[in-house]
Amino acid sequence: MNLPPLVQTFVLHFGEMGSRWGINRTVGQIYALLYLSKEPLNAEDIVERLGVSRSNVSMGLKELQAWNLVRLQHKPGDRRDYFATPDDIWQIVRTLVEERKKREIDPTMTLLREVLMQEPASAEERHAQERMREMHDLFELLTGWYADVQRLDTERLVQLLTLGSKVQKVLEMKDRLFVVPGSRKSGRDAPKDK
Amino acid sequence: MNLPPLVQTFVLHFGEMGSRWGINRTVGQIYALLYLSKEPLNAEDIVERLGVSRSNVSMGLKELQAWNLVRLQHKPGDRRDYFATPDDIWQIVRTLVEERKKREIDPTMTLLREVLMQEPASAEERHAQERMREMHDLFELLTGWYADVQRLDTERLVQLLTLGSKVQKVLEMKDRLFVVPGSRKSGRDAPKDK
DNA sequence: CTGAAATTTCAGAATTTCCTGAAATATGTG
DNA sequence: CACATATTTCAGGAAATTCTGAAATTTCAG
Repeated sequence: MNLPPLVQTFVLHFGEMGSRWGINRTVGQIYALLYLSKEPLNAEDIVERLGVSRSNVSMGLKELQAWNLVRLQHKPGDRRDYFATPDDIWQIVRTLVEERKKREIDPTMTLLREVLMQEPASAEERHAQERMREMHDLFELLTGWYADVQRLDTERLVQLLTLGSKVQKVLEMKDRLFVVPGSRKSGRDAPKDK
Repeated sequence: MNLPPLVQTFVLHFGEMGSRWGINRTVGQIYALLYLSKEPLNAEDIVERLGVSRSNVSMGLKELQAWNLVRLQHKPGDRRDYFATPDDIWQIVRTLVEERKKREIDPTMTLLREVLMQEPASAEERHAQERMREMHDLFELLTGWYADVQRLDTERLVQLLTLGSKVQKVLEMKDRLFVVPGSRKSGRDAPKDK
């Protein structure tokens, strides 16, 4: 591995972190390297710096492209592919969350819906279904929140995050000012029944 | 594997999902099984239902305990350990997030702080440090938000999530009502300089 | 204290995942 | 089209992880 010490520390760490996230070490390292790099890198650059095989880099880059996590660029008079991460780190986060949702949450929701349609054949199954219903509803709440928040531009998102639970205070104030007894609570529209 | 079909579907799915999360298949299956089970189960119950070895179950349960994801119970006149998940699914989510933060985010923040203390030896390292600073600040924002939100009781948390980005509307309203030109924006206190 | 039941440990087998080098394929230039 | 360069594919070896059975340890009732 042929990197400035400071960069190497970070790259090694993200290689290890990758493992915990079900992403392999090399892919984590490639991404860390691209993230820190000022200039886009071509595959051969990555080979030299990480000291892994050309084919390994090729597979890693393919995986990162499948995740929409890298931009591909070209330099005039050079037909090699150059890779870079988005300049905006928030864009990276958005993509990561989006892709993980697509691969993990969505299929799980599909499965939960299917299983919840079935007729329980025993008390045991009935209880299991109740538990799955709880999980389904929780995921629905979280993905609904996510869909909402995801649409905000970054500036407003940061505002919201900075505020944290202080939002609560604002809501209480609003309630005290505007809610008349017996009125409905405000909130996102309830999801339509299927 | 000896389970009602409905339960088996779910257990198998979470076994696979486990792999994607750096958790091994058996651990995922054990947790799914406990989550759906009305009664706490002992190790032998789990062996019978999942059809894996006793020692594998023992290791899996140990791992789940290390994650604080299972409660251990005893029945009178029976010295075997019985395991269950929390009844409240929100408690499960809170624990999961807390533990992942502890294992993944916290060490990463430590590393970032260390690396950011060092003197860059080149333009390349200087740029790398800037990128690490961006990541550091982003994680700080997210963990700050998380620390805030985590303290809310579940009812208020659900309120907040249900509201989604509509919060934004409330904030705008608040600003229109109360902010006088030149006043500071409200928000969480800025982190102290170290 | 003894012995039976429950649990844990752990070495090595089984499985899965990762990585490489060689070959195949693709791309674009002259 | 031919050639050089770039990239991808893929079989099989390397490495890591998961899982098991046997042995060791712990626990507790009598």
